[in-house]
Amino acid sequence: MIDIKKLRENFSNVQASLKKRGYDLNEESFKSIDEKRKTLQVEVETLQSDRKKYSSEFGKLKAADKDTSKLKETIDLINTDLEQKDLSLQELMFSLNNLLLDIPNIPDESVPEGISEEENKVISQHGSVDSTNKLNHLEITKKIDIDLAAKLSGSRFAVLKGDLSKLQRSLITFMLDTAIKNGYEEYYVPFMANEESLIGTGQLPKFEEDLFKASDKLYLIPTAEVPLTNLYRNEFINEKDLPIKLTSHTPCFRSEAGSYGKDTKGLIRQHQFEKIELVQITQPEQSMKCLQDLLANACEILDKLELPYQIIELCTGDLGFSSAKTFDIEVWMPSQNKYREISSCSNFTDFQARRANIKFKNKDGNHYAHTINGSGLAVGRCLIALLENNYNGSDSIKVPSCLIQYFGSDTIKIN
RNA sequence: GGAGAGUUGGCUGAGUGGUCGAAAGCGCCUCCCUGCUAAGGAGGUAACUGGGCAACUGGUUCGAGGGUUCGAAUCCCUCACUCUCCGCCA
Repeated sequence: MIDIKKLRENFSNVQASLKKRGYDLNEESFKSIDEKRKTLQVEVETLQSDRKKYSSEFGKLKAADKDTSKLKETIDLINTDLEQKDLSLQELMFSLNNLLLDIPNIPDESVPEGISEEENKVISQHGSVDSTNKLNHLEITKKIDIDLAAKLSGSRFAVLKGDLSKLQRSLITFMLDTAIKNGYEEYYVPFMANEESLIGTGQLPKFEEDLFKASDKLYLIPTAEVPLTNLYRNEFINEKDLPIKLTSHTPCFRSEAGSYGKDTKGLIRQHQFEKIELVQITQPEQSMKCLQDLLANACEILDKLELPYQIIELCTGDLGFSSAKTFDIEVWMPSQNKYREISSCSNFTDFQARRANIKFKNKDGNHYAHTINGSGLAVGRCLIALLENNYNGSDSIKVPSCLIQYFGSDTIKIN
């Protein structure tokens, strides 16, 4: 949620910033609602103040056993007026709040301008790509079984067998251990979250169709960002405890509404996938530095896995709803002859903190914290990348040295 | 599923329908004291938000939402959550 004060004081600046990411903020609708709010709020609060005053006088009269009928008439009049005005005010506040919840975060000044992903900027490339292997992961191994998964659940699910399942488990443990080594505290969290949590991190109310709803009150988490960030919802953090660094491995559930026909083959886009998430909570002045830190933590995984990748910076038009600045990490997929997203690292500034009410305390008072998160990494896509990049062309996959201690062998027989 | 207890500030925890935004303690901040530390003394310290250039001055909030009342942390109703005991269960 963006700061309403910024809108009041600096409307055109905010409007211009949001324009860069393709969001049209209507000046008329905001200003007229807020003007009405101001008038009405002053009236309501004056009435409340009067009522308070008269009620306490009423008490005094009563105590002195004097006549209260005249005073009661006055108060009754106030109450009638108040009831009606208060109702209108509440309606106004509600629509104002909905308006705010709908507005995306303001992009950071440093974010390159652009209207679509075409204009994202490649920051750096690492490792050397090799496209001699043209087979995709499903063609390489039968140990990823889409048909079996379809029998169990439908499309966009997968069953992993034997060594592949074990390889995934190895990747998960390796990633978690790396995160812990880098100072993140590991959490095991619920895989379902309530509405408040999802509003806190920005998935609701706008993106409900992307989520699986498990019951009246619970949704399956689309990322561990939701439970991890919401650990601190409505909390005051002591400044000396910052930055807070959290990690968790969870399955992630996404409805993939609106992506029909996209990435229909194989593991790349699933309703359920494993992910290790990295979250940092920090002071505003530190958040850009922390984003770099978190990005480096995510890249370290790919470096150690010896997979070729590139870092790109998203342009304004491609930023996610809650993000002020985002770097995507893309790993090389030989069968597609291109890089594919495997992590998205974002600084949400105070956008989530404002929604989730995450604050820190220092000498100067209370302040909204900044939140940063990113995958470290998406396990399913990482698995594909390993298969496709490390395939020997006949019957096995090379296991990178960092995984051997977890996997127990330096090669995987693929069939 | 059955029975009971609870939800109050950063934390613990009192609370009489009006003098309660709320005792007390802890924590935190400032100052004093002693070489440092510990201990001790004095004072301060809820959040959110409106109006105002400002000094300042209003309002809301005691789990949530309703109700009773001139007036609700306090009385009534509904809901959520937490805990304890019983039953069932990985």
